[in-house]
Amino acid sequence: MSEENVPSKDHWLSIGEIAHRSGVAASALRFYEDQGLIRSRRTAGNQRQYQRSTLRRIAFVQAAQRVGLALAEIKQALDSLPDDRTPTRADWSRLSKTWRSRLDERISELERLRDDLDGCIGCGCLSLQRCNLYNKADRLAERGPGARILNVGIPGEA
Amino acid sequence: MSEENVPSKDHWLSIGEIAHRSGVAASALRFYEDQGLIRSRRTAGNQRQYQRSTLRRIAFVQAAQRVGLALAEIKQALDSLPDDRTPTRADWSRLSKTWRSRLDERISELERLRDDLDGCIGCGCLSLQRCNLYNKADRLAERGPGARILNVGIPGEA
DNA sequence: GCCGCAGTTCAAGTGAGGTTGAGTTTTTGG
DNA sequence: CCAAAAACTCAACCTCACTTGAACTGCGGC
Repeated sequence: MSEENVPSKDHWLSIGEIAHRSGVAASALRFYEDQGLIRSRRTAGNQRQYQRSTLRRIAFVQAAQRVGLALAEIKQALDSLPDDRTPTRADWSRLSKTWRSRLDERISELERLRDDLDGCIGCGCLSLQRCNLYNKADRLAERGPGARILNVGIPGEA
Repeated sequence: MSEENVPSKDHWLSIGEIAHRSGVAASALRFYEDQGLIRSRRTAGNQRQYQRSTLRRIAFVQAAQRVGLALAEIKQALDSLPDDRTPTRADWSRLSKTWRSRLDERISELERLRDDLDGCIGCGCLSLQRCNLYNKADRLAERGPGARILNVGIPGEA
């Protein structure tokens, strides 16, 4: 398959190919480029061409989204990584530690909530005075304007 | 404080009082009413008046949001509860079981992710071929139109 | 009797993370 | 060589959970 001696570095991928292989819609890829998450070069006819490594970048974005990072944060992380080669172990270690603590935080928050819920199943109270579930909701007020992005999972359905 | 023999059932609260006590902005309370999550009666001069139990309802909404339910789902849950009295133990048991499994689902998803991440910290690979983190992201594609609400937690900052 | 804050409605804006559609151009396969 | 498929741009739209602003009205106090 390789006529030339250049291994496969000069093999650029179209947006359709990237979309297909990554499972991310072409519109989303353009959006990501807009947001500075990925890059492309253009053909003479203005069509996007991606390096293979872009697939890795996109996978990275998806993984980070699952961890709970916003695109802006993901961009920051990506900006600190080289885009032409595999990140160093140090890069990765730094990032994964941040992710790890994020996950830990979120997990333990949900576990606390679950335990409170279990307590409530027992008592069946729904009492404002006694119920942990209710009282824990206190510190949720006071945030700035704009949308609150919240922890609605992406389980099976819309 | 009770001149009459009716205990305190006829003590209605203004939107300001409810806002202050629940920590939910008045605008949000109107929004919730619009969405059918809470109810109010009006004074002769068209001002909202809330029953005490509305505080309980609002706390319920907040707890449900923490579990990860959308307002529409919370409305459904509330619609299945009596609004004038404390819910029965059976009501509560039913709801809390749904919540519980939601939480369990989400928690185990995050735990899986964390474990994959741990594996990756060890290997430092970021390789598309071998990395679980990446490969697990596969089935995230294919959803309908509209916004994907995602699992960005509400930690310390916006 | 009037000041002023708290309340009212309704429309529009916000922000994240995209999708959809119209109209045009480029690339590809027969 | 030409039609069809795929890409392009740009603006508009979508959801969710609210907030903000404009333009009024209600209610308690002095």
